[in-house]
Amino acid sequence: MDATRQKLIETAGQLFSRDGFESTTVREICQHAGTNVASIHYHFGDKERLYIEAVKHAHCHQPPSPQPWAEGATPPQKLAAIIHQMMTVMLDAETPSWHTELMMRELARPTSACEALVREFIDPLFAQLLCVVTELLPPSVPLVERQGLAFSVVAQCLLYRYHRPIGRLLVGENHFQQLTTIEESARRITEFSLGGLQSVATREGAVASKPGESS
Amino acid sequence: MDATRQKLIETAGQLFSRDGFESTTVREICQHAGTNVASIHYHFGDKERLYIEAVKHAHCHQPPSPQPWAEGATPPQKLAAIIHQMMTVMLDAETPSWHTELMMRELARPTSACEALVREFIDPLFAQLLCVVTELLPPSVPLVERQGLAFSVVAQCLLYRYHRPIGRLLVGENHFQQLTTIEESARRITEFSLGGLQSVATREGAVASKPGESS
Amino acid sequence: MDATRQKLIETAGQLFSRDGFESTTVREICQHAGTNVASIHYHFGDKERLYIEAVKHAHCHQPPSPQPWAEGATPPQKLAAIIHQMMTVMLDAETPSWHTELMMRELARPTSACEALVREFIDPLFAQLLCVVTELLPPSVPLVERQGLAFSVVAQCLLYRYHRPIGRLLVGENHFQQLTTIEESARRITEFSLGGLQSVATREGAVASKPGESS
Amino acid sequence: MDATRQKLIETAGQLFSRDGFESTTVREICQHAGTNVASIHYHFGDKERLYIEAVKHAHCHQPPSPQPWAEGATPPQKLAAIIHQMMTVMLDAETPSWHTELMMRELARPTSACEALVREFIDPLFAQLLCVVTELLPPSVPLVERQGLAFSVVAQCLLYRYHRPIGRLLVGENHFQQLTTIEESARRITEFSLGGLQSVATREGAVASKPGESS
DNA sequence: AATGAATGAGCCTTCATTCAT
DNA sequence: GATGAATGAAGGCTCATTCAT
Repeated sequence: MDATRQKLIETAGQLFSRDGFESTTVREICQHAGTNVASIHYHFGDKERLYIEAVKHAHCHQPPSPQPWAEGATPPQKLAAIIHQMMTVMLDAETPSWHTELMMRELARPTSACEALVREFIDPLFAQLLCVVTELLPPSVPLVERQGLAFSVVAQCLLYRYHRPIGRLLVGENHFQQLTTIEESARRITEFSLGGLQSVATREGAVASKPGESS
Repeated sequence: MDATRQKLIETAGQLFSRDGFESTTVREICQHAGTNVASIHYHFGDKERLYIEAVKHAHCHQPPSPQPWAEGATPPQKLAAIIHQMMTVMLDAETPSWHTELMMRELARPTSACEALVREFIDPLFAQLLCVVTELLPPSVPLVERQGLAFSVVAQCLLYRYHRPIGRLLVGENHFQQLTTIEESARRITEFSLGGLQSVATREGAVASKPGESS
Repeated sequence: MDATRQKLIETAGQLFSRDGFESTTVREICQHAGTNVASIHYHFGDKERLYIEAVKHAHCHQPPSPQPWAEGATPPQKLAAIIHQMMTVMLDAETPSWHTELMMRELARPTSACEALVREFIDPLFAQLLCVVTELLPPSVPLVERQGLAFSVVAQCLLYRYHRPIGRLLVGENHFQQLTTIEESARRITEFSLGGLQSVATREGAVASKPGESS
Repeated sequence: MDATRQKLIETAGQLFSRDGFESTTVREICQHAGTNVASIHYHFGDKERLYIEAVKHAHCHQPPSPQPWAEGATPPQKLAAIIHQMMTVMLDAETPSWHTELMMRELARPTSACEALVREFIDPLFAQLLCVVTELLPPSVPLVERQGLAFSVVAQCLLYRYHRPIGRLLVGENHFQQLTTIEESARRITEFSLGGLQSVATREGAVASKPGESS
């Protein structure tokens, strides 16, 4: 049946994200899913095929959704919106976190699923970000430099998802909690990034669009 | 003997970083190291203990060494020095890449080795960075905010090591090569970060030490 | 299936009784039983659980069955009946001797299986014996003394099963054969025990029920 | 050196008696003895040879010593003396109990050491007992019957050493403690046995030596 | 006489997978 | 379509033993 198949994918995704591919046993999955040991091989052929289905399912349910912003928004407002959305994804506790967990594992050791993941999920967001960064800089700034600066923005967001253990250990549980509220972190990263971009813009050409003025 | 022990750690580190903890078998390690299966348990007790030693060894060869800067260096110069050193560590092609691979795995799914890693390797660097950030900001900025801003600096560096697959896919192999030269990336990150910090300093209190002037 | 399970228990019992728990390997058991190495862990969880099942099986086939005696039997007749049954169990050549071997090993170094053994198999018989001993003694004899005397009766029976090597060496194979016929040994032990109990009864109180008279 | 050898035998004996041959590791022995892992193989060749030495040592230090009784002692007094000595051996907590433990293991699964054990240690005691039993019975009682009755006496003593777990479970820790004092148990067994023997003597021939009168 | 590192066989157990029902 | 018993390969680990010092 299809219900069994879905249940299996759902359960497998959670367990794979929690324990990794090797440490998750098919018995454990079937037990949690309330199915028979043989059901996985019946529906998917083998464990690896089930894993792939789970990964696919994970980023199906976490749509890229490039933020549509209000008409007439200034570039800094756009940047703030993008960063806010990123931090929402990174920190939102509502998100069944195993989706991101599973994707992170994929990124840590990329398989064939990784590229598809980037193309479908990350590329659109990055393209949007690159647009806004471009708007905030004089045209004289070369593409590769703009990409590097966009990385600087993205990097700050990723840290809060992908380097949690370090962060927690460095500043203590208490401070880390304060740093990882969506609003606060989005505000801080936005301010920092706008400052950084303005600095580049100022150096590059004083005649440029003066992005900092509107912040 | 000590030679066997070292050989084992070296070999294990490479295999663990390549295949992960679970997928690496002790038989494989011993075979590559030219030792007996029992040698691991003789020298380390069990597979996990060997893993921990391998992780320790990985960041032993990548020494923390908080950068001693020239007397009378200005805060921006200090920041530039720190970032330059971080990027050297992150991008240095000399470093057998399995060291970082292993550490990344550790951070992705922290075991008991993770805390030791942070304490011994990352903490000193972060403390130094926090000092410089503090010098660049008015005293009114609270500690937790300063920590968050230090994270923003660190995050930019980490991206180039820990999210290479994404970066490569996003901007293409060619551009990614250009972005990952030590000098260029250090310069860009430094400029971006100083701008970001100055922006915060300016907002916080115009009377403050005007860190940006000396950049 | 159940056939595999039974085959495994049967085979394991024989090998455990022959070589002991430690010296018997699961491979050996499975090989003799014609099953796969993993079957033991599928059916029993681990080697120890199989051992316990084998011990239980051993005394299952040697049923406790407290002897129901004829209505109106005198206490001495009851004692004779109990001893006769005990000796039948101890000496019956039909009993595949590994059952007792296994139980003896269990008693020599009790594991978790020992208590269950005593509770299910030995307790009922001992309770019955204690009843009869009580009937043969004046009421003034305290419980603990009666228990000690019941031990004296049981002990004589156990020797013929559990100390065979000594017995054989002490009196020679020929004499030992003569001593270990069911009828002869039961008669001798009964007579000896009745005499012993009467002796205690007489000392305790001449007015008592004079159990010896009916022998 | 000889001191190491002795220390090894002593330590091995205790551990073998506690855990059995298979479950005792040479590492454990050497650790407890404060010697090197290789010392066993240096001094004894292998683990089994050490075991044999330990068994030899065990019954060397527990001499048979047939009790020399006072001149003019009556047969019942002699029987009481023998039983008392047996129970002393069986129950004496002073005896480093591993000697008997080790011997019991030998008896449970006789090796070549078992016969020597019986010959040197048990035979003399049994011969002495048989003598006394003979004195307590009319001459008409055949040898094999007298041997059987001697077994009945010995059996009662053995139970308290060799079937402790059963005893403890059957009557409870508290009662079992009371039953296993040397004086009490020796008295009870003696009384019971004299009664039993007298009963046989009486049946056999009323004219016989009336052994019970002197008790 | 004694050490401790090294050996290789073998242990129990677990795994993903298949097969008969 | 679904079950659960059965499979065999491999896993980590422990052992008694040996070897070079």
